[in-house]
Amino acid sequence: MSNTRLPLLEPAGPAVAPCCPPLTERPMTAEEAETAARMFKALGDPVRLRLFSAVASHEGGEACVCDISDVGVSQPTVSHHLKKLKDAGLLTSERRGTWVYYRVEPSVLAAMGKLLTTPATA
Amino acid sequence: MSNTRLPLLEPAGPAVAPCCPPLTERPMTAEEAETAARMFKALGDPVRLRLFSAVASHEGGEACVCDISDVGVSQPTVSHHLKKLKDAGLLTSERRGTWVYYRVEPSVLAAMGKLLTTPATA
DNA sequence: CACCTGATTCGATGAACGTCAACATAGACA
DNA sequence: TGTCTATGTTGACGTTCATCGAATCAGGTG
Repeated sequence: MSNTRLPLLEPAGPAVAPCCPPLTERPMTAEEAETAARMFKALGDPVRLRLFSAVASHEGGEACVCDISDVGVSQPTVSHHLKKLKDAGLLTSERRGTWVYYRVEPSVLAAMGKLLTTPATA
Repeated sequence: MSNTRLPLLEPAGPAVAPCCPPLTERPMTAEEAETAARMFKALGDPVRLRLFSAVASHEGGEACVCDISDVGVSQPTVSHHLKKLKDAGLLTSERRGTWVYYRVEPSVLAAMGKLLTTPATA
């Protein structure tokens, strides 16, 4: 798989970190919205959200697929969703021996959290 | 499993506020993921994100459709997306004379922001 | 009243998505 | 070597989604 990835996403690197100002600050431009929507869409599926949460909450901030694949769908589907999360820049993966470990890209959570910041947060 | 979710949540109503603990706290349950994914999915479209941002950043926290419909799609499409945001509980609408004003549900932003909170994030 | 403008709903179409079964690949171990 | 386990990939199928044009509804104005 020499991997010809679509030019929509940067293959390596965070690339999602410094996305946009808070939603409430000013109307997003089309470009900003495109970037941010990609992240939100990645979390817009229940299975992906559970996988992401499972990785994020796992000890050490990383988890192998075997630890988180109990979400009620087949393993190919799990792999498919993990790939989507990875393509969206939310997760990174590393193979260590038999298992593949996934890890949360920390800057992403911060960026998305900032996006939802309100000037007068209740 | 003291699921502290409001009983009003079921019938396509609003009330998405107190959704779930932070993603990093523990793996989400299927139910929690279903609820949270609905919100993320609502923001997972560039047009919807721009509309939402336009309302959220508008003076007074509200805007009529005429003020925010300049997002490059037809008016029926704008209305369609606004309806989706409303169904997801992110916006509320009120008709005043000729125009319909949309307003951001403030608790939602707080809930989603909390969802993305990290223990390490300052 | 008739007429106009703005907003929503309806119907249809093409694209994207989620899912699985089957196959392929990578590493561990006997 | 061969075989088993753990992931990733491919192809296909049914569903959902985003979008538009046309029709419909609601308010204001003459």
